[in-house]
Amino acid sequence: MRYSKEHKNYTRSRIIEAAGRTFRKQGYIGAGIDGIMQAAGLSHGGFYAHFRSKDELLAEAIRVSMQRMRQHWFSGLEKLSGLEWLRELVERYLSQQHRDEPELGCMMPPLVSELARAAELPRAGFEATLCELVDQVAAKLPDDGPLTPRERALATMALNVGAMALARAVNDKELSSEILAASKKLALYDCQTASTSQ
Amino acid sequence: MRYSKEHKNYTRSRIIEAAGRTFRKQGYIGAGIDGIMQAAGLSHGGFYAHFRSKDELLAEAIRVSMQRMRQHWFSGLEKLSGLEWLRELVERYLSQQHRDEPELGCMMPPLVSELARAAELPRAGFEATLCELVDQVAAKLPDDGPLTPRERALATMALNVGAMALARAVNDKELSSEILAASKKLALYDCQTASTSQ
DNA sequence: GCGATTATATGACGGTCGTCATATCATGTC
DNA sequence: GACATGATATGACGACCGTCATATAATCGC
Repeated sequence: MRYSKEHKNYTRSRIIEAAGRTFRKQGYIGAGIDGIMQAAGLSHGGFYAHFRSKDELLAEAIRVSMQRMRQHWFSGLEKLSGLEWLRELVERYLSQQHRDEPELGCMMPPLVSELARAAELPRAGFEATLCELVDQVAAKLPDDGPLTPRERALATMALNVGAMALARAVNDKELSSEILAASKKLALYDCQTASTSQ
Repeated sequence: MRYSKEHKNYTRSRIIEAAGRTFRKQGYIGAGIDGIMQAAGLSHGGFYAHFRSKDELLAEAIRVSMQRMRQHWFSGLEKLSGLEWLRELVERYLSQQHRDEPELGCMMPPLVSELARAAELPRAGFEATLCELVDQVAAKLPDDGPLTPRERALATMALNVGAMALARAVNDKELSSEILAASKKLALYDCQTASTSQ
């Protein structure tokens, strides 16, 4: 090999990262390959040396971004468990900072609507990482409520995604924060200290 | 006037209805004006005799569709109230039929991601109808739980939208139904007969 | 340093988009 | 029944899209 064998992989991961940000900011259809490559500091033509199609890039971007987000959300909470752990997770996810920085946050609220109409490849990739995430959340949850840990993990995920997407869809910041706060309360319906910080 | 004065309004409403279906099926950016006009039995050129822009059409389509959906969901439940009413609403919203017919269902799951990036006009229209919906849901809810009626209305809306969007984004029908069932349970956490029918 | 090879850039293709100017058609009045 | 008028269709514009063929630039072994 003429180039160091890491060179192309590095460029590839830079494209994936730029795609993640651009998809989150502009959506899948709304983001063009030209813009993604420019965000990665490259020109548009070399794209197909790294990916076979835009769909394949979406699948990769979802996989990488979901895994990174998971690490980010779970970090520092290793000592917690049960409802205390859930409370911290929900506080992080439904924070105003997360709402105001879509391109740095979770991929699901900006993309879930389009994902329902996407091709098989990105859908399958999303589903796989979602299952991993659900399993890891469920493993942290208690088994003493009306919902099983897996049920609660799934429902909490749905609530988080829906709340963040709705909070970003409305103009009024007050209503937006109301959505986040109310959803936190529902997610922690059995946790008395539900609405402490914002 | 040479035409009956209802003629153009009728055509306009036909375009709005076709736009509603097409937007729900293909998304806002994914749907073209040509396809919408064809779905309304018209040609693409006459569009700008009815609307100033695609954004204006989106705002109208959201407004009309949200109001129709609200009537559809609330009809037949007038005699119920409190948790019984909520249970019926959630059963309707999170049904597999609703999941499998996006173009006939609620506009929020297919469009909420794009709405967060949309122009001011459609966002404002969406926000207005959403507020009406929240008020009407809250008026039906009891005031004795940890969440106020308004909080529960907002959180239930977020949960419903997120659950339906996620349920449509995954390929596996079993996982999809799991998401719906678990979200029903969380929405009705204080209702012992939560998971009766599918 | 030279040549081979690989990564990236340039440029172009067909297709589709939102928008608009213009033409055609249908309708109601006289 | 001819004409005026409003509703819809035809066609075109520039811009952007995903994709790919080709050219250029950068790197490493010798």
